[in-house]
Amino acid sequence: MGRAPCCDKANVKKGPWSPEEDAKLKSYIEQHGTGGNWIALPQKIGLKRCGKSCRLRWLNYLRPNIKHGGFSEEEDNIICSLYISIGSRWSIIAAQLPGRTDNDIKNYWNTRLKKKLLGKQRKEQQARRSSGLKQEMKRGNGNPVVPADNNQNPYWPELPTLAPIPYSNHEPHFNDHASIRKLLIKLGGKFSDDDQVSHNAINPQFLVDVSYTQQLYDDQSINVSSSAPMEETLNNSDAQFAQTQYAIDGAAGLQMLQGESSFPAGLEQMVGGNPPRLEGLEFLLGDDMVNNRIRTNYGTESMIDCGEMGSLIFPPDASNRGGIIQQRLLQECTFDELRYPGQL
DNA sequence: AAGCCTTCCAACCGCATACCC
DNA sequence: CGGGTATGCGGTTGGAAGGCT
Repeated sequence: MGRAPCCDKANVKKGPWSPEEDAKLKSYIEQHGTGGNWIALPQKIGLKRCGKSCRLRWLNYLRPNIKHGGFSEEEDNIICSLYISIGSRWSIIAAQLPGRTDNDIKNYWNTRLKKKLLGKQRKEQQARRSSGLKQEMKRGNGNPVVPADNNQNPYWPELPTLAPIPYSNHEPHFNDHASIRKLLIKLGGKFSDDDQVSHNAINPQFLVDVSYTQQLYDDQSINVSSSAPMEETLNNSDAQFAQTQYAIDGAAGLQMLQGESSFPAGLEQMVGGNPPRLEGLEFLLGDDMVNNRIRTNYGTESMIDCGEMGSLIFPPDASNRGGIIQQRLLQECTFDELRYPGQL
């Protein structure tokens, strides 16, 4: 037995919305709200549309303060960063970009941003082939994927300087990479910046507890931050969820740190068994990473070298490095706050 | 000028989850 | 607690618009 249809398909109009339909829907919702029932709404206002269609039209087009097109460089960076971290969770990504809809961001990623980065990758690959690769091979380094100068920051890609955006105080700020990192932390990662004492060599390590991350995905109401200090929170989360811990190292490379068990489902999903996590990222990660450079602790490789990806997402720029970690520690918010900014 | 191709985006579809009774 | 229904989300599609030959 199949699922009951959400509406009478025969009496429902499909396709583009007319200005009259838009006006009807908009004026009704502005006056009465949705009434908490999208299914009944089109009947109330005499629209021959599916409730789902009305909802989508309102959310993606008619809702006030919607921005269309004109994505800034900074929004690009945010989208890329979050995509690398959490994948195609467009609604969460959209929640960090005021005025943007998930549909808009999804379209933008699929049609432009992906290609933009692909072009960038090709340029870098060409440049590397012509210079860096030769040098690496001469030195007898069997792994020329990471550029030699990348040891400046082996655990996290260099961060670009981001121009400040005039967001209001009521909106979450993701106008710098400290904030982005914070979001990544909230989504299940953590930084261990042992050499923070050196102002010239902030060297954060992004550790992802895969099982914890998965838990977040499974239970999005989880409050990661609470009122406890971040380290304590993270330690608690370690105790609670961690069976195995991985480090996103270099430019988001993935490295198993500890763990005795077999290849966990979480990592499998992240690195290979879960196509949505890496599918479509070949252009960022390189086929090497996606296909070849994965080993488990029982003989196969678990380190994924993502140096290339990092240099794509975060082009080298050493100017905004100080204070990043401190900023991160000062900022706290919950997963739900990230997802529903200003609504909690 | 016409036909073909590519790009872009609005809208649809189906699944998963939340919610209600 | 379980079943039915509504909602939200992400993947996919279809067609309009613009570019190219």
